[in-house]
Amino acid sequence: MPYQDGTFGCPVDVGLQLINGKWKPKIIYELLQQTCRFGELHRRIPGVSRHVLTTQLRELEEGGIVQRNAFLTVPPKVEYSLTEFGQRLEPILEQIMKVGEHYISQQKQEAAADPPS
Amino acid sequence: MPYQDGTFGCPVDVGLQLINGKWKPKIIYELLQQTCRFGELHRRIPGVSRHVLTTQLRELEEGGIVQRNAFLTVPPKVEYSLTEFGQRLEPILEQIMKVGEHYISQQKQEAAADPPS
DNA sequence: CCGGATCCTTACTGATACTG
DNA sequence: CAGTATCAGTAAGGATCCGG
Repeated sequence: MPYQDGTFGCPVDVGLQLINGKWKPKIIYELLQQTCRFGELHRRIPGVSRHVLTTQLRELEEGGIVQRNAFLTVPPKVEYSLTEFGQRLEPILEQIMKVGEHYISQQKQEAAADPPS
Repeated sequence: MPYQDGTFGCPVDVGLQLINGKWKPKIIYELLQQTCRFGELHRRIPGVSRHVLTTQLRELEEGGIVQRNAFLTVPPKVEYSLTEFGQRLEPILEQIMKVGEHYISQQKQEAAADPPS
């Protein structure tokens, strides 16, 4: 994430890099709720393919956000959880949720003011 | 953003929809600092093409986050700013920045503990 | 069950040229 | 100045098949 000279860019850019990815915030959100196995995570995030889910998890792992715990059993079992650093991302998701809530209540008001024909 | 039946999904999903886009959070961040003309915004966000910047701005406009103000002058002048709702996204960016800061300080510590040869 | 390998389709960039 | 149009090249995501 640092430049070649070892310096860093604007903190916002660094933070954005970490969660930059179509499904990453959603993944983080689900892992904040609970540690998840791969298949469970896949079910909880409708629309994502297994392949992409894998690659995004790998990238989150590289960023030190997600921890991968593989049990060498048959059948295999892999648990994903957040690192200590990953748990620090909770406020981001919390704020996103608040905005979502506000957007919803806003839309409901407009719907009430302009009732369907 | 609502389903056909008028209901909404999980607030986090709704919030993510609004800022889902490679450059949208960065655009919002820049507009939080100041109202910007198109060219200025383009300069402040290195890496984005004019075409994509335009489309992302249009989408943010549809989401009620960004306001477009065109002056019918010669030469033309277009100012982009955040709506009242858009300004409510500030806490999201604030938290992203905090995470970025923490990540940077973390990396610096590791660099100090493991000095370059 | 987890996920790598492959192929394919979009999305995005960069450059350039053109319009109001 | 603020876009739109086009083209070529790259990157990101999706679909499918295969293997431990």
